[in-house]
Amino acid sequence: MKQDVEKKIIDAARELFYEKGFTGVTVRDIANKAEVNLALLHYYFRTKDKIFEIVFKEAFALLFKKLNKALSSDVNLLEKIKLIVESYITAATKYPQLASFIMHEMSVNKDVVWQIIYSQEGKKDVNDNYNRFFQEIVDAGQNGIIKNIDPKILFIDIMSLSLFPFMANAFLTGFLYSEKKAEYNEMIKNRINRTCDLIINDLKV
Amino acid sequence: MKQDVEKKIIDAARELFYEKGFTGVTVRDIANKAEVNLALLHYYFRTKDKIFEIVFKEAFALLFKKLNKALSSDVNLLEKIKLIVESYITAATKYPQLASFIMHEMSVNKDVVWQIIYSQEGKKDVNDNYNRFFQEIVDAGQNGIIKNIDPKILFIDIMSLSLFPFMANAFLTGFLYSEKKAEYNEMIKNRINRTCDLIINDLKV
DNA sequence: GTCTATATCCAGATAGAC
DNA sequence: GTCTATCTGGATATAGAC
Repeated sequence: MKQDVEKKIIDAARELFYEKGFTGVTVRDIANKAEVNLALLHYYFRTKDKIFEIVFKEAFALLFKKLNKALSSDVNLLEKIKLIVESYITAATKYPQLASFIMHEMSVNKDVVWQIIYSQEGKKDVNDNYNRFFQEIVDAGQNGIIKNIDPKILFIDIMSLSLFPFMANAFLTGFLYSEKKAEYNEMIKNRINRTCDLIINDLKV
Repeated sequence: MKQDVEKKIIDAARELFYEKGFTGVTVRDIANKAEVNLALLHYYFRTKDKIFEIVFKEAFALLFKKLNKALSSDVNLLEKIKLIVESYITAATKYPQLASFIMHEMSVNKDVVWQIIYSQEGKKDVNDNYNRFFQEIVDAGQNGIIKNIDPKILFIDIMSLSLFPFMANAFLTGFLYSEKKAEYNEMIKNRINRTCDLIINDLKV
């Protein structure tokens, strides 16, 4: 089936791009991994850039779609923070190289990547959700529900604690957890709780 | 001077490799940026791999040499934690793409990079320093000086909060701080204090 | 040491038979 | 749609004159 071949190609491309980045992968690599003829790959997607665009768009959505839902959900502030942490870490657990891929391509491939991001709709909604969440934090601070804190700092702390352990996978499994992959996995499994504890403990007045 | 040309080449290579990664850079790029003839570059360093090896070794030392000094310094535990945070963040402030570069190459270029790392001496010393620090944390926990905590988790939290804001530079300046570069720099300037607060506050019994 | 010229290989992409 | 064969450009690397 046509759908079948297209899927095989994108699946292979996703895996390779996540692992090695755009410049680290050749279309021949993709064709081989997908077990598809090289010319056929070009027949379906025309250029390497097109394939990358599809993979990157999808990756971006994977990491931020659930986040957006968490941001706009109708629960109290601390619950919302938990949802945000959860959205990052479940996405990263499912696709361990997702965060590195996005961050790396965003800084290496700036022009291409921003064009892709801008071509996405719903950007305004996302911003609205961010701003509402940030306002909630400021309000909660002024009402003495949590301590006063710059919402952007809080957001960076959350992202840092959630995503870094995945982005540093090679480093951590090479040093801290060398020969101890199971212990690394255990750490990852507990990462949602650990992150929430740290963040929420810090917010106490 | 000979030294001069070598330095020009390595300086150019460092800048380009940090920015685009090994596969994103050509030797022509390096030669152009260094304003050196392409053949001359090969005369001095023979291969692209050799140049990369020099740059990566240096990068690794930049990020972890000061850390090692912090780990082995003779101050109390909380002071030591501050030194560690400081060592990461000052290194990253000086070379904003250092952490991304190392993490990315470690996961993309595993074989090459690990060979480079293993070829470094002093690996045993580093491990000893880690282990001593970890033991200190366990002891302090049992003595009720800080709360009981898995030292590896603590270490990951420290690295996460210290290095992620740099690794996500493109993302953060694109979204949270778009059109607000000064505010991003301000956040970075306060990052040592913020990280220490979060970490040390969490360690209270 | 420094250059020009070039060998060799591999990348992305397409032509054209089936 | 799928394949083989091939074009074209760009990459790493070297030969050899100066």
